[in-house]
Parts: sequence; C-alpha cells; structure tokens
Amino acid sequence: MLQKFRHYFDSKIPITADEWEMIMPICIPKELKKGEFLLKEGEIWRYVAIVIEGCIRTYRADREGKIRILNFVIENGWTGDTHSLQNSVPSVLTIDAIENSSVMLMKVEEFDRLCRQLPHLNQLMNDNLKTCLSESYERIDLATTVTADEKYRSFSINHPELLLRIPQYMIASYLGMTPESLSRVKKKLVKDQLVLT
Amino acid sequence: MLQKFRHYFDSKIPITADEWEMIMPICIPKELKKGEFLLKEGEIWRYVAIVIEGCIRTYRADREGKIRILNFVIENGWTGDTHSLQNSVPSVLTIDAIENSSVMLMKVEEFDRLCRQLPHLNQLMNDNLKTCLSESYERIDLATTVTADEKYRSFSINHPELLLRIPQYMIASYLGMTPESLSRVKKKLVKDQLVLT
DNA sequence: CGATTCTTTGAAAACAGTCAATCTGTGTGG
DNA sequence: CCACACAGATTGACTGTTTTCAAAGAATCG
Repeated sequence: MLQKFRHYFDSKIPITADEWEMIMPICIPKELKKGEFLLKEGEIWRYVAIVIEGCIRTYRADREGKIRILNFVIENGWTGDTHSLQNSVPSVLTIDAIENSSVMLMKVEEFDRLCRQLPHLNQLMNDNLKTCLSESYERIDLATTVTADEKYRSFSINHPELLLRIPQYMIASYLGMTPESLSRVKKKLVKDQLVLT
Repeated sequence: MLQKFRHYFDSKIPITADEWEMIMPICIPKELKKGEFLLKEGEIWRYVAIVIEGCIRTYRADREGKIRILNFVIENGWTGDTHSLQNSVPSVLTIDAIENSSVMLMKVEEFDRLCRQLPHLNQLMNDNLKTCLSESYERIDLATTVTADEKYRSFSINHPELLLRIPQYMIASYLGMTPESLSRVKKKLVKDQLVLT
C-alpha cells in the first residue's frame, strides 16, 4: 500500500527522498473491509484522505433512512467531507467502503503545515482542489439533468469504469432514481441500442 | 468599484501598499448591464472573476434551448467556468448579468504569476477554492433532493438573500422545476405556514 | 445448494410537467 | 394621469413519467 501511495505522489509531483521522509511520518494507512465506515454522520472530519485501493462511497441519509449517494471515489481519488473539515462541524454525511479498500489519511493540520514547507505538496493540493471542483460541477450537471434515461446515458458515457464495478441499485441512488426505474430505463436503452449491455 | 474591490481584498487578506501596486495593473474592471453576457457558450474562459456589485447567473442550455441555472453569484463571489479554464476548451455554459453588475477580471496567467509571488494572494485563492467546493457540495445536495417542496424549503432557508432578489421563474430553474410547480409548492408551504411569504 | 442480495417485471398511485388562460404589477408613452 | 403593453406569477385541466408496492427471477457467496 505504501508503495502504491508513493507511486501516486511520484506520478503527480517531483518529490525528493528528503521530502518523502517528511511526508511519511504523518501518513496513517487505513484498511477498510467492504461495508466499514470511514466517517459516520455526526462525527467531525479532520483529515485529508487519498484512496489507494478499492472504492469509497459518500452518502447522505434523510430522517426516514433513505440515502442519496453523492459520489464514488476509487484509486487515486481524494475523499472526505470538506464542509465538516473547514468549519469543524459534525458531518451530515456518511462515508463507507463498498469494496475492501485502503486509504491513506493525514491529519489536516499536519498536512497543511507540510504544505507550507513543501511548495510541491501545496501545488498538489491546489491541483487536487481544482480537480475536485471540476468533478463536482460534473456531478451538478448530472443531478440537474431532467430525464432518467439521459442521466443513465450520461453516466455510462462518463463513468464506464464505475458501471462495471458498482451495484446497480447504488448507481440508481447516485442518479437520483429508484432501482426499479433504472432497470426499466436500462432495458429501454439496450433495446434501442443506445447503450452497451 | 475599485474601492469596493480593494475593500474586498482587505477583508480577506493582509495586503501591503506595494502588493496592491502589483495587483492593480492586472485588474480589468467590467460593467455589465442587466442581460449582458460575461461568457457565451462556445467561448473559452480565461479569467479569474470577482463580482463586485450586482448578480451574475451561470446556466447551461440544452439543444431545445431549455436552460438549467447552475448558480447565482452576488457581491464578493467568484464566477467563471473552471472546466473551460483548466482545460482550455470551449465552454458549455453561459454567464450573464441579471442585474446591472460590476465584475473585476484578471487574466488567469497573470493572476497565477502573481500568486506565485504573493503568498497571501495564493492563500486567498486557496481559501476561495475551498469555499467554492463547499458551495458546490451544497448545490449537489440541493439538486439531489427529491421532492419539490423540500427543495424550495431548503433554498429559502439557505439563501434568503436571493429569495428577495431573484425572479421566481429563475429560482424555479435553479431548483430544477417549472415556474408553475414552484408557484404551487410555494402556495402549499405558505398555507401550511412552513415558509415566510 | 441454500440463503441472502440484487435485479427485473407488473399494476396502481403520486407527482411534476405541459398547455392554455387569467391575473398582477410595473413601466412607458400618449 | 390614465391606458396600454409586457413580464412575471398564478390557476386549472390534462398528460406523462417516475415512484411505490408486491412478487418473481437471477446472481453471488459462504
């Protein structure tokens, strides 16, 4: 895991052995079995988290226990609750693993401190913020798409890798529809050959 | 306008007269009358833009010309198209003024150059990215809310300042429903005293 | 293979959308 | 100052899509 983590950094920024020596001590590797939680509603999120292996889901539950999945994060993606982190307030979100996963955590104060010392790390953080923002706009676009079949089409074009990997009922929740609707939409699109099986 | 702009900076970061002398030359003030465009679909967005006065709307149009409003930005908010900016691709968005507005533009290369020279400016940019991310998560939350009345309730709680300021049919588009639906929802909520008139 | 979990299908109900007409308020020009 | 035009908001009747509820089929895993 540590090796994969190192590999991720190397692929993003030039990093010296010395710098690596500074980063390593603040890293907290965490293994999550399928179904285990990274963050529970009501807790305060205080980390920077990078997914090394597996798949992590973020969702929000309403009073009746119905959930809306906000995103899926796989290898090399960043996860966490920005809002809880920035404002030190209890999270309204739940984050869990939908596959056996490994995640690298860093306490945010320590990470920020390092960012001030290592311009490259700061650069990485900045790029990452921009990427997250970009993805989040894509998410808004998806969520504001009106019809169910456009949503599914758009998802299957933009996230073919997730289509294979994530149970359909979770995709339905992500797209804001019931599993029954998704099943019907899919059937129709396959019949019209507008989407791959 | 320049004074208000200066005031915005002062309220966010400590900034010396010298630093200000470096920032000012790259600033491009732009006045927009109600209905005028800041960005049209198909253009590439190359700026950092801060709204000084007025209200700026970002929307996306589909083939049939129906529009989905993605956000409203008022005084001291940042606007633009991150995706177009980062990837130098034509924008799918349109940005226009729904009130007479003033906006301060800075070319992104010049702004980035200054950020490298002025740590405080970099800090401001970073904070701003985090704020944008946070707001964008809030937007996702709204967009993924299922029922029309919950959407309106949540909007009227979180953005009372916009409720007063923005025509109802635009709020409807922002909330992903028709003006007729919004009118009915509102009527119901006012009757049940769940929302202020 | 049994049990659980996930997906599919059907029928009825609920909800938001569409279309069309009316109402309301604001600003403009006579 | 009034009348008119116009943009926006409301209301009603109808249509269409998605949800809900229920049950039956697949698929996966110990």
